[in-house]
Amino acid sequence: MANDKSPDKITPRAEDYSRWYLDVIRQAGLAEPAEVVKGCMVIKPHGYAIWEKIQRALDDRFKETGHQNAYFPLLIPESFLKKEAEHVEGFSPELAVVTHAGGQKLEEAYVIRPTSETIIGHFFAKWIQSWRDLPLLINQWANVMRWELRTRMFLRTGEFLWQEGHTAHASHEEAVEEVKRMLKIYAEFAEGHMAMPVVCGVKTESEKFAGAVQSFCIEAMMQDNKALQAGTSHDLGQNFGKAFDVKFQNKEGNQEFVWQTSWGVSTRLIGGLIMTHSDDNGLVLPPKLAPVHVAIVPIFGKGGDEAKVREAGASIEKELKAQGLAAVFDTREHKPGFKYFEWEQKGVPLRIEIGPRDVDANQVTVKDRLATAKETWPRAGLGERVKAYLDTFQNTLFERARKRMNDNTVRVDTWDDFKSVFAGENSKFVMAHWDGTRETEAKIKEELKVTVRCIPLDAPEEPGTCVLTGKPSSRRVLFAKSY
RNA sequence: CGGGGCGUAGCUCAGCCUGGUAGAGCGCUUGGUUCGGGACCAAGAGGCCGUAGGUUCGAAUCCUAUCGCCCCGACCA
Repeated sequence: MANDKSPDKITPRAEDYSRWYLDVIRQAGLAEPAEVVKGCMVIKPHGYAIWEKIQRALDDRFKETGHQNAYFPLLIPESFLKKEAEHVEGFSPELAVVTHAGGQKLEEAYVIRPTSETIIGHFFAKWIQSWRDLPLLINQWANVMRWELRTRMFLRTGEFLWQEGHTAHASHEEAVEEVKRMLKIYAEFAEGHMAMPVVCGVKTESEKFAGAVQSFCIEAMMQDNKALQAGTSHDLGQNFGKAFDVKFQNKEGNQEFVWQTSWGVSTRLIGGLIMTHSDDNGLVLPPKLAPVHVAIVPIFGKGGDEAKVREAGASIEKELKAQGLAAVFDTREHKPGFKYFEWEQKGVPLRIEIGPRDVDANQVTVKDRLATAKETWPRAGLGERVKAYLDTFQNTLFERARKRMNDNTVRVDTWDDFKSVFAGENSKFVMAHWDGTRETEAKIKEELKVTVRCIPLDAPEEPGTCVLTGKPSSRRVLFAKSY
């Protein structure tokens, strides 16, 4: 029995948003703190199953667009990081360094990769000689480590899983095209699979990747109206080409540095997924990423009823699986109510109850993860109906999230309005004018903890004046508090 | 790295002030009765009280050191 004191309750969002977030993760069995390893987490089977679905969907898109997977070492010579000035400056505070191995101090320390631009640059230099070797389109699925002072499960942990694409091109135009292509893939994945609407944009100088010429990103709005950077795609220009001497002979016979890109999404996406859809009852998952689509819960009833309920449940499971759906017939020794709570907390999109009364009436009782009331559906044609319903549900989640984002995106023109939107812990997506200087950005960040999340790609030209300084601006940018 | 908090059963915690040899709820095991929104009864298992010293006849409790974790700030996918 669960009373108010038991630790398996989910704190309501309105009461304490970060407690809620952690409670959802715990109750859904997604992950838990690694405890004995600072700032790290254990991704549990249900959480990892979601990651595998994310991997599968993205990997397919990467392959379709001509990329190949490869794997580079976890350990990177310390000197490599130092070859690109901005890169080392950006990453050195969060590096974990291996100084000893085999019982001896190493001649040169290794850093545990925080990202792989440098070591991949080293190998690209060996692999690329001619324009015929380009473009070189590589992706790596890997773990990386960034020693963060303050961690939150999935959103920021010492070690995390991701994919990092690394490509080399013969021209800047071609590289920029790649950067935008991959950003688009991220956006389509976020919206189409995660049902998480995003704003595509360009990072400002101070927010861009250390070592990039320009960083593109997708930004999503969480339920507390804070922004989450959900994916990035970088135009590296020739910065790493020059640092690692990655040259090719062009068609004119001249040596030229390659133009590189890198792009990545991480297990942070799971954090975004949680904070986009979940509610006070636990996780809510879009069908396209749900490891289990349908939980079938039997109600066994009086003695003689059990056999027919078992049979009916098994046949439903079989029919749903024939539709390509992940269905679980939950015959564990628990009360039905217990199972309802559990599957709800795990975010299963649809639940089907089957009891003696349903069997007798040739029907099932159905409840989707967001519904407040149950419905009765005929048993006949159930497989098709469920499959179609899940598509609708996927769409419902997306529309719901998009409405929330739109409703909380506002245009602001005065500094007073700007301050009131961000008063206290409040945030929104604020479209406002900015004079484009690092100083103004820093002042706003200092005063309100608000940053320019990005300059949206679809922001129209619109003359105006900076919300803080009153200096001229040519377009609005996206401001928000962020994770 | 600054400020705060906490280490006692699988989990959440009480006990510590005022030393006397280990507790609760949940969870777990077994048996039975149950099953349309977190079942009930009964019987059990489970802890050298973070670690190392010290004080004492005696330490979860007092002292010292140490390690770890969480929260709040400065940095970040």
